[in-house]
Amino acid sequence: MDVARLAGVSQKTVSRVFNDEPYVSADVRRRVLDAAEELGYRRNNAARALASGRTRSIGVVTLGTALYGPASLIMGVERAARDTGYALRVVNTMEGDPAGVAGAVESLLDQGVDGIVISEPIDEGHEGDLSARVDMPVLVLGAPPILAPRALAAGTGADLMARTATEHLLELGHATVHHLAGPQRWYAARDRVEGWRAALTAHGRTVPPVVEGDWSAASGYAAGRELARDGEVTAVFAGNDDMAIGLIRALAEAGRRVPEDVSVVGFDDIPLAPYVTPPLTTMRQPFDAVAQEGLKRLVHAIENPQALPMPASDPPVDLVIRSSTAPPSTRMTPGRGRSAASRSSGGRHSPPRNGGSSHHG
Amino acid sequence: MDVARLAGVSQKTVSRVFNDEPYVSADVRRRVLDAAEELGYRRNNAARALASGRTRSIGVVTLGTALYGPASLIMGVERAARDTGYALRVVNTMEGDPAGVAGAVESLLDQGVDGIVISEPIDEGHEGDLSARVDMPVLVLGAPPILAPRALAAGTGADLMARTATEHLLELGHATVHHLAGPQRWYAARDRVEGWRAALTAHGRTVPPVVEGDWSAASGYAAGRELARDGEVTAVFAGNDDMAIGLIRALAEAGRRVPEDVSVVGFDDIPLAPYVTPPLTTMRQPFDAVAQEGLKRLVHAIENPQALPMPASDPPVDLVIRSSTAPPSTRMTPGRGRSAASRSSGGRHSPPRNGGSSHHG
DNA sequence: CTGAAAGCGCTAACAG
DNA sequence: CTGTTAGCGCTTTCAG
Repeated sequence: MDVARLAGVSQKTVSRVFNDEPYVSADVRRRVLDAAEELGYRRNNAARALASGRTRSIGVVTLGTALYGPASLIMGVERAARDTGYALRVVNTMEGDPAGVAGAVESLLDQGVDGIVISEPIDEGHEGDLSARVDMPVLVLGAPPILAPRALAAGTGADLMARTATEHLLELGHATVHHLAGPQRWYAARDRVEGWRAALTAHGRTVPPVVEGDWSAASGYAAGRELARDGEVTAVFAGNDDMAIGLIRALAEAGRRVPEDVSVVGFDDIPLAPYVTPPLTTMRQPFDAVAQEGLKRLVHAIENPQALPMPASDPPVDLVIRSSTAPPSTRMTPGRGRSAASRSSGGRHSPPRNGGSSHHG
Repeated sequence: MDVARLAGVSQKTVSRVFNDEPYVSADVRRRVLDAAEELGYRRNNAARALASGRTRSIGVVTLGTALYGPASLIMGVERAARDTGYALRVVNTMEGDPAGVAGAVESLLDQGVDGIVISEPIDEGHEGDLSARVDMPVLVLGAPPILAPRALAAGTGADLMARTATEHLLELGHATVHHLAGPQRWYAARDRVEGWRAALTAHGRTVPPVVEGDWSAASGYAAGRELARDGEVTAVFAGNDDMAIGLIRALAEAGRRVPEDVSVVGFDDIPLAPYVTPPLTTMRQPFDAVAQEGLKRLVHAIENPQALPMPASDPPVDLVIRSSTAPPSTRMTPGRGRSAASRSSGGRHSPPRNGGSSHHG
């Protein structure tokens, strides 16, 4: 190692300096740093990984989609990774990909990583294939910690959010609430169905059949055409905001006004939600917080193989009330059938605020 | 190497088998593969990288945002990477990050990569800092190929698209077109301003002052409140769809109907564009094609250091006409002042189609 | 077609 | 506080 020679020390000392190990005199440290600077030295990660058996990197499996939810989660993971000192290796699997999540994980294992993040996996029916082969910590975002002995989960709790959304509609006075769900292969979609069903059951309401979309506004639009035909439908909880927006458009075209005739609650709180017509009432998802906490726990598990995993904290439940929900029947009747959360004080058609009032539960 | 022992061959032969090198008898190849299978052997990438000096990975610098455009581009890159055999190492830089793109690149250099992709960089004023230090191929997406001797660019051409959008409005009969631009630190935003200005100048129209937003619907909304006050404004070209949607909302609240009083063209063609009110006329961006072609050229540059870089092809210019644009003045007058592109045949308020008619130029 | 030998640049374990 | 000695698991080079 040339830096060592230039600084007149041993290779090991250089190593110590670069790893911030103790027991290096200030003087030697300076000399080493200067020499490195002069030579434009940069330490070789491959060699480090080879010698130490650790790559200091985390593999990320993403679904190849620009959907707001998954994309936000990934961005959150990338942001959070910067603070952990781990590099990210990203591989991507798509719906319908024959290799699926298992193939993606396999390729991360080939690349060499110290831990794995799987974001919003879908149920492919053969997750078990991997369980035995993955002995490193695995963080599953937005799904149960299937797979692998050292699995962690974060970003669950969609069921509770779905329940809150449904109850908001119930408290407004709707007899029951229909659900426009995401594709049932997604765990995230299933959780929402469960929460919705739980709310209805708990309040003794009839549980209408689930309508299934594919997260897209187009599928929401198609579902909206169906639902518009049924005069009984006065409240719909949609599995995400995009579907809610397509749904609202279809309802409007069918002559059913939102929220006067039908109330709609979305899920995610996309940045556009306050600006569509009408501004959308929706459940805000704490993507950043979920990613950050999840990564913290993953890194802990990587660095403390023996220790117990850190406990997950419950994510906040945040209902943002805007203008797509109202009591049933034509007229808006202030003060009746309202939830504990206060509505935004401006009129229904006042300029959208970024937030809308929210209800932390 | 245990596989070698089990198969009764030398280490080198195993290496040959796994690298698909010629000169291995079918028999030996079989034995090696079987032995590897039995031992669950998986080749160590760190060792490979160390010995060969190549990491077979590409570094990606992203802006930490879930904005549709940048997110789609990244997804496109990830998808394209799967076919190249290169792994992806992603680091993320945020607006306002003091280290900026330079810091992100630096960290990729530390990690060791064979090439770099920088997606939609913003002008930070000190890009030059890196030029000298980066001797590997760099692909810049959505910006000029600044930085580094071996830089490539892809996904440019926004100026031409902006020009087409502006001309669509001019051909509809509008006297001039206002522009709601993205933040001018983004090269992508600047290109659109240029194209817009070029179109106006070429047609001898007055060039109104640029209104600058930050890509968000909120900023579009704010700009819309301003523009609504000016009765001269009959056509606006927005730098992206989110701003266009915020803008339309503000106009509507100010009593200016879209498209009857004001026409609006967006940029990106987000999946929601057909479902907002009114369905948005917009320029579709070919994110996937750009990412794929860019990556192909980058890999070519990595693997053929001496060869000339592959030439970039021009991306298609694709105007999707929906219902947010119309001739000026109240009534819609079919057949007058129209562009060569045919309008979608259904009425203005017919169910949104996924596409809308488009105009390839 | 196959093998032996020599590192790649670092860290780990142990001496000083 | 600092140095020595061995590898980590591959690819490369040169001989068979």
